[in-house]
Amino acid sequence: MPELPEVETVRRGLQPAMEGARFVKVEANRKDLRRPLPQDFAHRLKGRRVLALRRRAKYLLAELSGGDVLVMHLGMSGSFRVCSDDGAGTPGRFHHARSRARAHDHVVFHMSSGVGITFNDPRRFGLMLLVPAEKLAEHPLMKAIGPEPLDRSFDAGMLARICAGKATSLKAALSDQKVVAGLGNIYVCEALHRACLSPKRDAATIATRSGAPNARAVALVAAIKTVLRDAIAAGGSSLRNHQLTDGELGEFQHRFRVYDRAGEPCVTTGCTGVIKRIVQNGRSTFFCPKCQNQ
DNA sequence: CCGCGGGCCTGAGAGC
DNA sequence: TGCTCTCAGGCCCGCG
Repeated sequence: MPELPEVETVRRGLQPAMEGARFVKVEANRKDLRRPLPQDFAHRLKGRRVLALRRRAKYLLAELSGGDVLVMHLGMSGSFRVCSDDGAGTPGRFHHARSRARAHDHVVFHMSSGVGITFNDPRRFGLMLLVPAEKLAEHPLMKAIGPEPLDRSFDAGMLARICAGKATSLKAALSDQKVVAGLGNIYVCEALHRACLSPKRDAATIATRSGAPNARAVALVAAIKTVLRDAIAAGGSSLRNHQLTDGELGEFQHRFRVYDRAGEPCVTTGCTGVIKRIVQNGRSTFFCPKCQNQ
């Protein structure tokens, strides 16, 4: 369950269970995720305290006592589930109190807060790694990531500057984590629709020749921020009944305006268009050819 | 720098 | 019922 709003929703679900708690026991059932789990993964986590649980782009970052950061990514199909263990965090009692294991439960954290946190990932595109805190910013996975779209500093000027001179479509540019962090196929489509911009438009055309933002850049940044905020407020999107950390479902999928709505009427007021699906860069793009004409 | 194709994996849904 | 096919919210690599 992958894009920024879903990862942020997961972060908020895990935060009360993880922050301030120690890893009492860690089960690494399956180590071959997108990359192999670090050597001695369970052993290296045991006894460490989670000082803070943050998010950067689609990565969850658990800052640990002892100076390392546990980096976690959900890939396409990863999810976390929080269950009460035995209420006391007593190692010997986990066996009796644990919730029933499911297929693809690859990693389980037993926390001193008395909860079990299970990472489930059928496709194994997710990853977990340990990075020294002082090396996190320069880590290859983090280094090139673009600005956080919900930061105040992310504005039309910044996006225009980044897109100026790019010889690619708006759809491809916004999907690129180096341009802006955390957007994926759904929210790129949704943001472009809200901004009335065609996904096929050249990315560079949201900037003037000098790299200054134009009205399209202003509309696009506003649409990105709005759709992400609304989605987070709704608990993210739950496709294929993907569950949140508490087993509940996010609600934002009911408010998609274009994603997976090919053939349906455009919901823009006064627009009589029909949502179309095309393929860009090997991925589905959903848009309204009629009102996304800017 | 860019697009493209392929790959990594499993599961759900459609169509026959 | 089962088979085959396509598609899926991410990301990475190599090629031209």
